[in-house]
Amino acid sequence: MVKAFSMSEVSTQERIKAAAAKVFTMKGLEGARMQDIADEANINKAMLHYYFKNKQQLFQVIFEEKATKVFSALDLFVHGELSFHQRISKFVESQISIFSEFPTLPLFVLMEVRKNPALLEATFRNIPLQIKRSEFQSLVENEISVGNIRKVDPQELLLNIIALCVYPIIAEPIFRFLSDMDEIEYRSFINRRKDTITALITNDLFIKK
Amino acid sequence: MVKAFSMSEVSTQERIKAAAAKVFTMKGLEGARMQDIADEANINKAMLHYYFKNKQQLFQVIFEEKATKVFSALDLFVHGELSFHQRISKFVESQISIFSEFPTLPLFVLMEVRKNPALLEATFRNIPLQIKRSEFQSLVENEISVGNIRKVDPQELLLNIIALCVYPIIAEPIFRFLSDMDEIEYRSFINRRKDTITALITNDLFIKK
DNA sequence: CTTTTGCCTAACCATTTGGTTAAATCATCT
DNA sequence: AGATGATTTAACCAAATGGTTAGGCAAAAG
Repeated sequence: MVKAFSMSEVSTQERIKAAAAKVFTMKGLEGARMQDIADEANINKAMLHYYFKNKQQLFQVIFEEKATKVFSALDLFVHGELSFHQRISKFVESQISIFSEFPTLPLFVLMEVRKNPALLEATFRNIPLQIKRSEFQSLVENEISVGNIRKVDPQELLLNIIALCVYPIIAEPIFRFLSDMDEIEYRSFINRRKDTITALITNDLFIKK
Repeated sequence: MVKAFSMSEVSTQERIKAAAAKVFTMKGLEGARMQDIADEANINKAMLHYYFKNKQQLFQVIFEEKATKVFSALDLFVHGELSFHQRISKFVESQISIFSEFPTLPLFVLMEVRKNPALLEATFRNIPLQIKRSEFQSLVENEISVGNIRKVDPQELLLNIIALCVYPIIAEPIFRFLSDMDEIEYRSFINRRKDTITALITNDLFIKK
Protein backbone atom coordinates (compact mmCIF):
# COMPACT_ATOMS: atom_id res chain seq x y z
CA MET A 1 0.00 0.00 0.00
CA VAL A 2 0.96 3.55 -0.52
CA LYS A 3 1.48 5.66 2.54
CA ALA A 4 -1.28 8.08 3.43
CA PHE A 5 -0.13 11.59 4.16
CA SER A 6 -3.71 12.79 4.46
CA MET A 7 -3.78 15.22 7.31
CA SER A 8 -0.37 15.38 8.84
CA GLU A 9 1.61 15.92 5.62
CA VAL A 10 4.47 14.03 7.23
CA SER A 11 4.46 10.28 7.72
CA THR A 12 3.87 8.81 11.14
CA GLN A 13 7.23 7.12 11.00
CA GLU A 14 8.93 10.47 10.48
CA ARG A 15 6.93 12.02 13.29
CA ILE A 16 8.06 9.23 15.57
CA LYS A 17 11.68 9.71 14.59
CA ALA A 18 11.50 13.45 15.17
CA ALA A 19 9.84 12.96 18.54
CA ALA A 20 12.26 10.21 19.55
CA ALA A 21 15.22 12.37 18.58
CA LYS A 22 13.92 15.19 20.73
CA VAL A 23 13.23 13.04 23.77
CA PHE A 24 16.33 10.84 23.52
CA THR A 25 18.71 13.76 23.06
CA MET A 26 17.19 15.62 25.98
CA LYS A 27 16.76 12.74 28.42
CA GLY A 28 19.12 10.01 27.27
CA LEU A 29 18.27 6.39 26.60
CA GLU A 30 17.15 5.51 30.12
CA GLY A 31 15.57 8.87 30.90
CA ALA A 32 13.38 8.73 27.82
CA ARG A 33 9.92 7.28 28.30
CA MET A 34 8.19 5.57 25.38
CA GLN A 35 5.02 7.36 26.45
CA ASP A 36 6.83 10.72 26.26
CA ILE A 37 7.90 9.96 22.72
CA ALA A 38 4.36 8.96 21.78
CA ASP A 39 2.96 12.13 23.34
CA GLU A 40 5.55 14.29 21.63
CA ALA A 41 4.61 12.71 18.29
CA ASN A 42 0.88 12.86 19.06
CA ILE A 43 0.35 9.19 18.38
CA ASN A 44 -0.66 6.08 20.23
CA LYS A 45 2.16 4.37 22.10
CA ALA A 46 1.52 1.12 20.24
CA MET A 47 2.51 2.80 17.00
CA LEU A 48 6.08 3.02 18.25
CA HIS A 49 6.20 -0.75 18.24
CA TYR A 50 4.39 -0.93 14.92
CA TYR A 51 7.19 0.95 13.20
CA PHE A 52 10.10 -0.04 15.43
CA LYS A 53 10.81 -3.34 17.12
CA ASN A 54 11.46 -1.91 20.57
CA LYS A 55 13.02 0.96 22.48
CA GLN A 56 16.55 -0.23 21.81
CA GLN A 57 16.08 -0.37 18.07
CA LEU A 58 14.38 3.02 17.93
CA PHE A 59 17.25 4.40 19.95
CA GLN A 60 19.82 2.81 17.67
CA VAL A 61 18.22 4.41 14.61
CA ILE A 62 18.23 7.85 16.24
CA PHE A 63 21.72 7.47 17.63
CA GLU A 64 23.18 6.48 14.28
CA GLU A 65 21.55 9.45 12.60
CA LYS A 66 22.75 11.91 15.21
CA ALA A 67 26.23 10.47 15.56
CA THR A 68 26.69 10.71 11.80
CA LYS A 69 25.62 14.33 11.93
CA VAL A 70 28.06 15.07 14.72
CA PHE A 71 30.97 13.96 12.57
CA SER A 72 29.65 15.39 9.33
CA ALA A 73 31.70 18.58 9.57
CA LEU A 74 34.88 16.55 9.25
CA ASP A 75 33.99 15.85 5.61
CA LEU A 76 34.06 19.55 4.92
CA PHE A 77 37.58 19.77 6.19
CA VAL A 78 38.90 16.91 4.18
CA HIS A 79 37.19 17.50 0.84
CA GLY A 80 37.22 20.33 -1.67
CA GLU A 81 39.92 22.52 -3.12
CA LEU A 82 40.77 24.95 -0.39
CA SER A 83 43.83 26.35 1.28
CA PHE A 84 44.64 24.94 4.69
CA HIS A 85 43.64 28.19 6.33
CA GLN A 86 40.29 28.12 4.54
CA ARG A 87 39.74 24.51 5.54
CA ILE A 88 40.12 25.41 9.18
CA SER A 89 37.87 28.41 8.95
CA LYS A 90 35.18 26.48 7.04
CA PHE A 91 35.40 23.62 9.50
CA VAL A 92 34.96 25.89 12.51
CA GLU A 93 32.12 27.70 10.84
CA SER A 94 30.18 24.60 9.86
CA GLN A 95 30.79 22.94 13.19
CA ILE A 96 29.38 25.91 15.08
CA SER A 97 26.47 26.30 12.68
CA ILE A 98 25.45 22.67 12.99
CA PHE A 99 25.62 22.60 16.76
CA SER A 100 23.98 25.97 17.20
CA GLU A 101 21.00 24.56 15.39
CA PHE A 102 21.00 21.27 17.32
CA PRO A 103 22.63 22.06 20.65
CA THR A 104 21.68 18.78 22.28
CA LEU A 105 23.51 16.62 19.74
CA PRO A 106 27.08 16.58 21.04
CA LEU A 107 26.28 15.94 24.68
CA PHE A 108 23.84 13.22 23.68
CA VAL A 109 26.38 11.35 21.59
CA LEU A 110 29.17 11.85 24.10
CA MET A 111 27.08 10.64 27.03
CA GLU A 112 25.59 7.61 25.35
CA VAL A 113 29.00 6.50 24.15
CA ARG A 114 30.35 6.90 27.67
CA LYS A 115 27.52 4.79 29.09
CA ASN A 116 27.83 2.16 26.39
CA PRO A 117 31.09 2.20 24.43
CA ALA A 118 29.90 -0.70 22.29
CA LEU A 119 27.68 1.82 20.49
CA LEU A 120 30.77 3.12 18.70
CA GLU A 121 31.61 -0.21 17.14
CA ALA A 122 28.01 -0.91 16.24
CA THR A 123 27.40 2.50 14.70
CA PHE A 124 30.63 3.10 12.82
CA ARG A 125 31.06 -0.47 11.64
CA ASN A 126 30.26 0.73 8.13
CA ILE A 127 30.95 4.44 8.28
CA PRO A 128 34.59 5.14 7.51
CA LEU A 129 35.31 7.40 10.45
CA GLN A 130 38.93 6.39 10.82
CA ILE A 131 39.43 7.00 7.12
CA LYS A 132 38.40 10.61 7.52
CA ARG A 133 40.78 10.99 10.42
CA SER A 134 43.72 9.66 8.46
CA GLU A 135 42.86 11.97 5.56
CA PHE A 136 42.91 14.84 8.01
CA GLN A 137 46.24 13.62 9.31
CA SER A 138 47.75 13.49 5.82
CA LEU A 139 46.61 17.01 5.09
CA VAL A 140 48.25 18.31 8.24
CA GLU A 141 51.47 16.39 7.70
CA ASN A 142 51.69 17.71 4.19
CA GLU A 143 51.35 21.30 5.38
CA ILE A 144 54.12 20.68 7.89
CA SER A 145 56.51 19.15 5.35
CA VAL A 146 55.85 22.04 2.97
CA GLY A 147 56.82 24.42 5.76
CA ASN A 148 53.46 26.11 5.76
CA ILE A 149 52.64 25.38 9.39
CA ARG A 150 54.78 24.49 12.38
CA LYS A 151 55.21 20.92 13.53
CA VAL A 152 52.13 19.75 15.43
CA ASP A 153 50.47 16.54 16.46
CA PRO A 154 47.53 16.27 14.05
CA GLN A 155 45.43 14.50 16.68
CA GLU A 156 45.96 17.35 19.06
CA LEU A 157 45.13 19.95 16.47
CA LEU A 158 41.86 18.24 15.61
CA LEU A 159 40.99 17.84 19.27
CA ASN A 160 41.71 21.53 19.98
CA ILE A 161 39.53 22.80 17.17
CA ILE A 162 36.63 20.55 18.07
CA ALA A 163 36.98 21.35 21.76
CA LEU A 164 36.81 25.09 21.13
CA CYS A 165 33.76 24.70 18.90
CA VAL A 166 31.79 22.12 20.82
CA TYR A 167 32.40 22.94 24.46
CA PRO A 168 30.58 26.28 24.46
CA ILE A 169 27.53 24.48 23.15
CA ILE A 170 27.47 21.66 25.64
CA ALA A 171 28.27 23.93 28.57
CA GLU A 172 25.68 26.51 27.57
CA PRO A 173 23.43 26.14 30.61
CA ILE A 174 26.33 26.48 33.03
CA PHE A 175 27.96 29.39 31.24
CA ARG A 176 24.70 31.22 30.83
CA PHE A 177 24.12 30.80 34.55
CA LEU A 178 27.65 31.94 35.29
CA SER A 179 27.60 35.01 33.12
CA ASP A 180 23.93 35.96 33.20
CA MET A 181 23.48 35.98 29.43
CA ASP A 182 20.10 35.39 27.85
CA GLU A 183 19.72 33.04 24.92
CA ILE A 184 20.11 35.74 22.28
CA GLU A 185 23.28 37.11 23.83
CA TYR A 186 24.77 33.65 24.10
CA ARG A 187 23.97 32.82 20.45
CA SER A 188 25.74 35.94 19.37
CA PHE A 189 28.63 35.22 21.74
CA ILE A 190 29.06 31.80 20.14
CA ASN A 191 28.75 33.23 16.66
CA ARG A 192 31.51 35.72 17.28
CA ARG A 193 33.68 32.76 18.21
CA LYS A 194 33.70 31.56 14.63
CA ASP A 195 36.36 34.17 14.00
CA THR A 196 38.21 34.11 17.31
CA ILE A 197 38.60 30.33 17.30
CA THR A 198 39.96 30.37 13.78
CA ALA A 199 42.34 33.17 14.74
CA LEU A 200 43.52 31.40 17.88
CA ILE A 201 44.26 28.20 15.99
CA THR A 202 45.84 29.71 12.89
CA ASN A 203 48.00 32.23 14.78
CA ASP A 204 49.44 29.32 16.67
CA LEU A 205 49.85 27.23 13.56
CA PHE A 206 51.05 29.26 10.62
CA ILE A 207 54.65 30.24 10.42
CA LYS A 208 55.08 34.01 10.22
CA LYS A 209 57.00 35.08 7.13
CA MET B 1 24.75 6.18 69.49
CA VAL B 2 28.21 6.29 68.12
CA LYS B 3 28.80 4.87 64.69
CA ALA B 4 30.33 1.43 64.50
CA PHE B 5 33.21 1.02 62.09
CA SER B 6 33.77 -2.57 63.17
CA MET B 7 34.56 -4.56 60.05
CA SER B 8 34.30 -2.26 57.09
CA GLU B 9 36.55 0.50 58.46
CA VAL B 10 34.42 2.97 56.55
CA SER B 11 30.89 3.94 57.54
CA THR B 12 27.94 2.57 55.66
CA GLN B 13 26.87 6.06 54.79
CA GLU B 14 30.24 6.72 53.15
CA ARG B 15 30.09 3.42 51.30
CA ILE B 16 26.69 4.39 49.97
CA LYS B 17 27.93 7.77 48.84
CA ALA B 18 30.92 6.28 47.09
CA ALA B 19 28.75 3.69 45.36
CA ALA B 20 26.11 6.24 44.44
CA ALA B 21 28.75 8.55 43.00
CA LYS B 22 30.09 5.75 40.84
CA VAL B 23 26.72 4.63 39.55
CA PHE B 24 25.22 8.10 39.10
CA THR B 25 28.22 9.48 37.24
CA MET B 26 28.33 6.48 34.93
CA LYS B 27 24.62 6.05 34.27
CA GLY B 28 23.00 9.36 35.10
CA LEU B 29 20.05 9.97 37.39
CA GLU B 30 17.54 7.91 35.44
CA GLY B 31 19.95 5.22 34.32
CA ALA B 32 21.06 4.52 37.86
CA ARG B 33 19.21 1.75 39.69
CA MET B 34 18.91 1.87 43.46
CA GLN B 35 19.65 -1.86 43.44
CA ASP B 36 22.86 -1.23 41.49
CA ILE B 37 23.98 1.30 44.08
CA ALA B 38 23.20 -1.13 46.89
CA ASP B 39 25.11 -3.91 45.13
CA GLU B 40 28.06 -1.63 44.47
CA ALA B 41 28.14 -0.72 48.16
CA ASN B 42 27.54 -4.32 49.26
CA ILE B 43 24.58 -3.43 51.42
CA ASN B 44 20.87 -4.06 51.57
CA LYS B 45 18.78 -1.81 49.40
CA ALA B 46 16.73 -0.65 52.38
CA MET B 47 19.83 0.94 53.85
CA LEU B 48 19.79 3.52 51.09
CA HIS B 49 16.49 4.77 52.43
CA TYR B 50 17.70 4.53 56.00
CA TYR B 51 20.45 7.06 55.35
CA PHE B 52 18.83 9.04 52.54
CA LYS B 53 15.20 10.00 52.09
CA ASN B 54 14.91 8.82 48.50
CA LYS B 55 16.69 8.58 45.18
CA GLN B 56 16.31 12.28 44.48
CA GLN B 57 17.90 13.33 47.73
CA LEU B 58 20.77 10.88 47.40
CA PHE B 59 21.31 12.21 43.91
CA GLN B 60 21.24 15.79 45.09
CA VAL B 61 23.92 15.08 47.70
CA ILE B 62 26.18 13.43 45.12
CA PHE B 63 25.52 16.08 42.50
CA GLU B 64 26.38 18.92 44.85
CA GLU B 65 29.62 17.24 45.84
CA LYS B 66 30.66 16.57 42.27
CA ALA B 67 29.56 19.92 40.90
CA THR B 68 31.58 21.67 43.58
CA LYS B 69 34.61 19.61 42.63
CA VAL B 70 34.16 20.46 38.97
CA PHE B 71 34.47 24.15 39.74
CA SER B 72 37.13 23.80 42.40
CA ALA B 73 40.01 24.58 40.05
CA LEU B 74 38.68 28.09 39.57
CA ASP B 75 39.68 28.88 43.17
CA LEU B 76 43.27 28.12 42.31
CA PHE B 77 43.19 30.65 39.55
CA VAL B 78 41.74 33.42 41.61
CA HIS B 79 43.67 32.99 44.84
CA GLY B 80 47.33 33.14 45.76
CA GLU B 81 50.19 35.43 44.84
CA LEU B 82 51.14 34.41 41.33
CA SER B 83 51.86 36.06 38.04
CA PHE B 84 49.08 35.89 35.47
CA HIS B 85 51.07 33.43 33.42
CA GLN B 86 51.55 31.21 36.42
CA ARG B 87 47.87 31.39 37.26
CA ILE B 88 46.98 30.09 33.83
CA SER B 89 49.52 27.31 33.95
CA LYS B 90 48.46 26.25 37.46
CA PHE B 91 44.82 26.34 36.47
CA VAL B 92 45.36 24.17 33.42
CA GLU B 93 47.47 21.77 35.41
CA SER B 94 45.03 21.33 38.27
CA GLN B 95 42.06 21.12 35.95
CA ILE B 96 43.65 18.29 33.98
CA SER B 97 44.84 16.53 37.11
CA ILE B 98 41.41 16.58 38.71
CA PHE B 99 39.59 15.33 35.65
CA SER B 100 42.20 12.72 34.80
CA GLU B 101 41.53 11.22 38.19
CA PHE B 102 37.73 11.47 37.89
CA PRO B 103 37.01 11.39 34.17
CA THR B 104 33.27 10.92 34.55
CA LEU B 105 32.75 14.12 36.53
CA PRO B 106 32.43 16.77 33.83
CA LEU B 107 30.09 14.87 31.54
CA PHE B 108 27.96 13.92 34.52
CA VAL B 109 27.53 17.50 35.70
CA LEU B 110 27.05 18.84 32.18
CA MET B 111 24.42 16.26 31.28
CA GLU B 112 22.40 16.48 34.47
CA VAL B 113 22.31 20.26 34.23
CA ARG B 114 21.14 20.00 30.64
CA LYS B 115 18.35 17.61 31.64
CA ASN B 116 17.34 19.67 34.63
CA PRO B 117 18.61 23.27 34.64
CA ALA B 118 16.95 23.89 38.00
CA LEU B 119 19.80 21.89 39.53
CA LEU B 120 22.06 24.88 39.02
CA GLU B 121 19.95 27.20 41.13
CA ALA B 122 19.41 24.58 43.80
CA THR B 123 23.08 23.63 44.03
CA PHE B 124 24.79 27.00 43.79
CA ARG B 125 22.28 28.88 45.86
CA ASN B 126 24.89 29.10 48.59
CA ILE B 127 28.13 28.57 46.75
CA PRO B 128 29.45 31.85 45.41
CA LEU B 129 30.12 30.71 41.87
CA GLN B 130 29.39 34.03 40.25
CA ILE B 131 31.71 35.69 42.74
CA LYS B 132 34.59 33.56 41.54
CA ARG B 133 33.79 34.44 37.97
CA SER B 134 33.82 38.16 38.66
CA GLU B 135 37.13 37.82 40.51
CA PHE B 136 38.50 36.09 37.44
CA GLN B 137 37.12 38.88 35.31
CA SER B 138 38.78 41.56 37.43
CA LEU B 139 42.12 39.81 37.22
CA VAL B 140 41.92 39.68 33.44
CA GLU B 141 40.79 43.26 33.09
CA ASN B 142 43.62 44.38 35.31
CA GLU B 143 46.19 42.59 33.15
CA ILE B 144 44.72 44.24 30.09
CA SER B 145 44.80 47.74 31.57
CA VAL B 146 48.38 47.22 32.69
CA GLY B 147 49.26 46.32 29.10
CA ASN B 148 50.44 42.87 30.04
CA ILE B 149 48.01 41.01 27.80
CA ARG B 150 46.02 42.02 24.75
CA LYS B 151 42.38 43.02 24.99
CA VAL B 152 40.19 39.94 25.36
CA ASP B 153 36.72 39.04 26.51
CA PRO B 154 37.34 37.44 29.93
CA GLN B 155 34.35 35.12 29.47
CA GLU B 156 35.79 33.85 26.25
CA LEU B 157 39.22 33.33 27.73
CA LEU B 158 37.82 31.30 30.59
CA LEU B 159 35.68 29.27 28.23
CA ASN B 160 38.63 28.55 25.94
CA ILE B 161 40.87 27.32 28.72
CA ILE B 162 38.21 25.10 30.21
CA ALA B 163 37.21 23.77 26.80
CA LEU B 164 40.76 22.75 25.97
CA CYS B 165 41.18 21.03 29.33
CA VAL B 166 37.83 19.35 29.69
CA TYR B 167 36.89 18.26 26.21
CA PRO B 168 39.66 15.68 25.80
CA ILE B 169 38.41 14.02 28.96
CA ILE B 170 34.75 13.87 28.06
CA ALA B 171 35.45 12.80 24.49
CA GLU B 172 37.94 10.14 25.53
CA PRO B 173 35.97 7.12 24.31
CA ILE B 174 35.40 8.65 20.88
CA PHE B 175 38.95 9.90 20.45
CA ARG B 176 40.45 6.65 21.61
CA PHE B 177 38.27 4.86 19.08
CA LEU B 178 39.26 7.34 16.40
CA SER B 179 42.97 7.22 17.00
CA ASP B 180 43.43 3.68 18.29
CA MET B 181 45.19 4.71 21.50
CA ASP B 182 45.10 2.53 24.58
CA GLU B 183 44.38 4.00 27.98
CA ILE B 184 48.05 4.53 28.88
CA GLU B 185 48.79 6.33 25.64
CA TYR B 186 45.76 8.54 26.03
CA ARG B 187 46.67 9.46 29.63
CA SER B 188 50.09 10.52 28.48
CA PHE B 189 48.61 12.37 25.51
CA ILE B 190 46.40 14.35 27.88
CA ASN B 191 49.27 14.98 30.26
CA ARG B 192 51.41 16.45 27.52
CA ARG B 193 48.58 18.86 26.87
CA LYS B 194 49.21 20.60 30.18
CA ASP B 195 52.05 22.39 28.43
CA THR B 196 50.62 22.78 24.96
CA ILE B 197 47.33 24.23 26.20
CA THR B 198 49.15 26.76 28.37
CA ALA B 199 51.37 27.65 25.43
CA LEU B 200 48.45 28.03 23.03
CA ILE B 201 46.60 30.32 25.40
CA THR B 202 49.53 32.44 26.55
CA ASN B 203 51.05 32.89 23.10
CA ASP B 204 47.74 34.29 22.01
CA LEU B 205 47.41 36.44 25.08
CA PHE B 206 50.68 38.01 26.11
CA ILE B 207 51.99 40.95 24.21
CA LYS B 208 55.42 40.27 22.73
CA LYS B 209 57.99 42.78 23.88
C1' DC C 1 -20.48 -3.56 -3.16
C1' DT C 2 -17.22 -6.53 -0.85
C1' DT C 3 -12.74 -7.82 0.35
C1' DT C 4 -8.27 -6.97 1.42
C1' DT C 5 -4.60 -4.41 3.40
C1' DG C 6 -2.19 -1.08 5.89
C1' DC C 7 -2.82 2.07 9.79
C1' DC C 8 -4.37 3.08 14.24
C1' DT C 9 -6.55 2.76 19.16
C1' DA C 10 -7.91 1.24 23.83
C1' DA C 11 -7.24 -1.98 26.97
C1' DC C 12 -4.35 -5.09 28.89
C1' DC C 13 -0.05 -7.69 30.68
C1' DA C 14 4.48 -8.82 32.84
C1' DT C 15 8.39 -6.97 34.72
C1' DT C 16 11.06 -3.63 36.78
C1' DT C 17 11.77 -0.28 40.11
C1' DG C 18 11.58 2.97 43.99
C1' DG C 19 10.11 2.64 48.35
C1' DT C 20 8.15 0.45 52.96
C1' DT C 21 7.74 -2.51 56.97
C1' DA C 22 8.24 -5.66 60.64
C1' DA C 23 11.31 -8.26 62.63
C1' DA C 24 16.18 -9.47 63.70
C1' DT C 25 21.09 -8.06 65.24
C1' DC C 26 24.40 -5.63 67.31
C1' DA C 27 26.59 -2.51 70.33
C1' DT C 28 26.39 0.19 74.44
C1' DC C 29 24.93 1.58 78.92
C1' DT C 30 23.10 0.45 83.51
C1' DA D 1 22.58 -10.06 82.23
C1' DG D 2 18.95 -7.12 80.59
C1' DA D 3 17.21 -2.92 78.67
C1' DT D 4 17.77 0.47 75.06
C1' DG D 5 18.49 2.40 70.81
C1' DA D 6 20.87 2.24 66.46
C1' DT D 7 21.67 -0.64 62.41
C1' DT D 8 20.54 -4.24 59.13
C1' DT D 9 17.78 -7.69 56.60
C1' DA D 10 14.19 -10.23 53.93
C1' DA D 11 9.87 -9.90 52.31
C1' DC D 12 6.61 -7.15 50.48
C1' DC D 13 3.91 -3.35 47.88
C1' DA D 14 2.24 0.08 44.56
C1' DA D 15 3.33 2.59 40.67
C1' DA D 16 5.60 3.08 36.45
C1' DT D 17 7.12 1.27 32.24
C1' DG D 18 8.14 -1.42 27.99
C1' DG D 19 5.63 -4.20 25.33
C1' DT D 20 1.33 -6.95 23.38
C1' DT D 21 -3.23 -7.90 21.49
C1' DA D 22 -7.74 -7.88 19.60
C1' DG D 23 -10.34 -5.26 17.11
C1' DG D 24 -11.84 -0.87 14.43
C1' DC D 25 -11.46 2.09 10.41
C1' DA D 26 -10.42 3.96 5.97
C1' DA D 27 -8.86 3.52 1.44
C1' DA D 28 -7.39 0.91 -2.39
C1' DA D 29 -8.20 -3.50 -5.03
C1' DG D 30 -11.21 -6.76 -6.86
